[in-house]
Amino acid sequence: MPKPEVDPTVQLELSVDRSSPVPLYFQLSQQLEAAIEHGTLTPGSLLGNEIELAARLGLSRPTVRQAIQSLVDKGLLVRRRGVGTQVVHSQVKRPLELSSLYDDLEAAGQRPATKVLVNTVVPASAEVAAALGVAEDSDVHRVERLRLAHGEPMAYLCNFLPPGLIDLDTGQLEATGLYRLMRAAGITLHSARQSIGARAATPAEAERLAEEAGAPLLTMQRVTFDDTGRAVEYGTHTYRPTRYSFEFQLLVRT
Amino acid sequence: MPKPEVDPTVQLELSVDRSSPVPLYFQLSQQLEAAIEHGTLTPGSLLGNEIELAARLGLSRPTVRQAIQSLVDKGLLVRRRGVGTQVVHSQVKRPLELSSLYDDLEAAGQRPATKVLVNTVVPASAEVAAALGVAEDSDVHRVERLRLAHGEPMAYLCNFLPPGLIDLDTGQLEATGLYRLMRAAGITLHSARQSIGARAATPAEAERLAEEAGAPLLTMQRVTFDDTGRAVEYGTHTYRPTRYSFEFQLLVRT
DNA sequence: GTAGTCAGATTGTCCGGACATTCAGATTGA
DNA sequence: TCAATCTGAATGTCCGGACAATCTGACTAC
Repeated sequence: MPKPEVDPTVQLELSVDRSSPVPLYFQLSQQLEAAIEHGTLTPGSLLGNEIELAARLGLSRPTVRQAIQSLVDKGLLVRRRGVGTQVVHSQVKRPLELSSLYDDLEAAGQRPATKVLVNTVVPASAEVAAALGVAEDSDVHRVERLRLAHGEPMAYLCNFLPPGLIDLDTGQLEATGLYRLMRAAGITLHSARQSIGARAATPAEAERLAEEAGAPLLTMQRVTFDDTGRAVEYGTHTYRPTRYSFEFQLLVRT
Repeated sequence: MPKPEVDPTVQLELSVDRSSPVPLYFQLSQQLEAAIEHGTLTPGSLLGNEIELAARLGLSRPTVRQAIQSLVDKGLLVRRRGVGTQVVHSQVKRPLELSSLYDDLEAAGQRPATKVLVNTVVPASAEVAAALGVAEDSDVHRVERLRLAHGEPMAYLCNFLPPGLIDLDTGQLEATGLYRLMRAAGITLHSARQSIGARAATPAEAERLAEEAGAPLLTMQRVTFDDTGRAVEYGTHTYRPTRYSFEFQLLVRT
């Protein structure tokens, strides 16, 4: 039987700045998250009860609860009635994000490069129109890109965007990722519907990715929605599985 | 320029039962979710302001806010300061879950079948020990299963579990999924770290899945954690990509 | 010694109110 | 006509309190 792993309550130096425009609960949650990230709050350690914590910080209990709740939602803390709130002891890094291949590669120190193959406006096919929620044959942007790392092709990305949202400059597309451009254009990315599969490379695909025909490819299709629920991007991507795989953290929703 | 899409406020029949042990905010959120699912609340429609809604239901505003917030977290609603709360207009079905292959197949009406190939206890390899956070060479359960749909093999699943958590009955494993067994054993699944990739099938893998050697396979590795952050399962799965792909919904965390 | 019971601690739920912040549209001014 | 300003409406933040539900550990009774 495993030991109950009782850890003493940790005393932290926490403080909030009431003159700051940053919400108090957010200030607190950031400090707590930093303490967890930094290791000051060790996995399994108790956080101390909410009421005492609120009193120590000069905050109300709802405010403290809001801060804690946001970290629970992120999967960093666990609350147990009658027991307390403790830090989860696992290698939870980041809960999960709308991953951007560009950012992923950059974070891995791979110095990604992008080659824009196509950047034009085309009439929407039935598939694209359905994904983006626009009329068939209406104009949409079409962008085809080849993403490279260390000079080697890694992925072939084909994206469609509804018109009027953003002007796609080829130079900017080669310098950064599509998601960054969209965010910079004031589009708030909210959710995405993804499908990940695999198949054998066609001769044309193999040629583009410097693979051989019939080689396994990792495929991903994605429709991205902004905060109003409007589809803002549809993409069909193929990846070289020897160079890239999808890694992410899932949280169970109850 | 797209039309602002003004939709009239929808009047719903909502009610709460104060004698029920179900929390009031949960009753409300369920009714709202049902209305969205059912189409009574159409995408883009406004929900009516929180204060008036609270008054109509005889609830306080924080309670109503808690109900709405839970649906916002699920990605079903969007709040806009100064405007109101509206239903997202997109084909958002399920935010995202810790998908279980068994449940996925059953939901698709595929009548899944499982064949347990191996159900034994083995010493943990370095890889398994690292994933589960146990000592190398310590005992772990090893389960190998073949999952079939319509008599055709779909996936080969190899899982490792730490000892003492659950007793793995081969009959039960063939009748349902591993996750259901774990939940039934009182284990609260909390999060998982996944990696999805692809590769060519080895001759042995091809044989198991009735594919040809060199055929593309979809691979998934997963470590699952319970609500205390302890690893409760590590699995290495291979799927036939012609029969299965991963579909899920991502939410952007801010 | 063992099982059941009880009390304390802690989070869960809910209330009612107050003020700040932001958005959209109407008004006003140049 | 167009831009800047104002106003109303709605959500965002925060407070202080009250009671309920649940878990842990200690106590008690057998």
